[in-house]
Amino acid sequence: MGRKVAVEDAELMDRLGRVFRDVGYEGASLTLLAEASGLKKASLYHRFPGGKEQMAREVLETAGAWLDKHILSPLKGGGAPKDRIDDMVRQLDAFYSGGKQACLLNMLSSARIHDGPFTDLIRQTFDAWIEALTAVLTDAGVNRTIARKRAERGVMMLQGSLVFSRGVGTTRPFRSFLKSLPGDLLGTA
Amino acid sequence: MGRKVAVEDAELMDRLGRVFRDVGYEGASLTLLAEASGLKKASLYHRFPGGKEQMAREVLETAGAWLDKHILSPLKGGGAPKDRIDDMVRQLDAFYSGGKQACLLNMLSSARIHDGPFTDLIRQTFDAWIEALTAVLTDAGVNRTIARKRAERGVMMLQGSLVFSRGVGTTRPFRSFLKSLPGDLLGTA
DNA sequence: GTCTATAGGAAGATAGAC
DNA sequence: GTCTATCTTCCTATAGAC
Repeated sequence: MGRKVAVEDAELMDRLGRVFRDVGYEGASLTLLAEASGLKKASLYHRFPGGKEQMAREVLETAGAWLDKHILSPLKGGGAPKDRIDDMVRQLDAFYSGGKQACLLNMLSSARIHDGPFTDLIRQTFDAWIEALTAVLTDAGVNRTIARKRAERGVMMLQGSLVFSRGVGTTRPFRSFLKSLPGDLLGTA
Repeated sequence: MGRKVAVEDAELMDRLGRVFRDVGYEGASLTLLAEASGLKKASLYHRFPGGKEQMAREVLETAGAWLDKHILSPLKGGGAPKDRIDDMVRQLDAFYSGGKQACLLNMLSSARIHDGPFTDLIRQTFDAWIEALTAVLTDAGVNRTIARKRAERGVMMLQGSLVFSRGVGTTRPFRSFLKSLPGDLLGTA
């Protein structure tokens, strides 16, 4: 087992992820990442030989895995569609810290990497999210075409509410969005 | 009158703005800004003694003025509410190049400036936008509380559709959003 | 007003001791 | 695995000629 580890992998990813979410890829300096992680630069390079780019990629992959486990899988799993959606809303609230944390998919999609290695990962994550939401809505009896439209709108509203919340300096828009999301998706608004 | 000017102010702001929209504040290096503007670094400093921060601020102010002139004023002006909204949609399509250009309000809101000088400007721009949209909807006979909710949703969807479009690498979400915006706002969807 | 040249510092990344 | 010290490159910004 790995001994002499100052920070566990999960905790490390979480701390690095916070930096990337706060200031984006270009804004996340090694100094900032080192401070946030509690490790020195050289130690970060020991864990991520590929440097900042690898850190961002692994953070993105970790977030994708989290999304899959805590959001997408529960959406596909059993139970009433309404309950599954309510569960997603609770998880989203926690994941984005009630609207205080921006979304990695937004903050990393402008990374000026030579033909971005993140591009594919970001697109796949969006696609998977849309697909899972579409599935739960068809389970609820919604026509597939309509379901997909509502799923896309939901994901866009999530992104927009986070951008808007950050822009106006309050989490109200995000919280308000989360509240209306189940109704918007199921068409019971 | 100003002679010997290599690039006119309006054109200069446009070119600098494109860089900030593409790669954000931290990603916009002076080298990149110089290449895009057609001026050398030193020339940029002659026009913007405050450096990159001043460039971003003036670009943001210029965009705010454009928004006010081409979007907000027409919204307030005469004519049927539906026509005013349709007009806004056309202007938005042009301003964001059909979804290919990101929004400054999103790309600059994470600028790691000492307690951001952009923060206030961004919030004010969002507020003015919401207010103008709310006004045109009340003109259309919509209850003010409902109008404000729809205005906020519209602005959030705009931001979200741009983020999503960039993420999935196609402008379809943005164009689709623009198409449905008038109906969503007026409640005739 | 624009340029070439360069200063000064912060950035990403590495070497080698412990 | 983590650290201090260092290297190189890029960045922001300035000096001074034209």
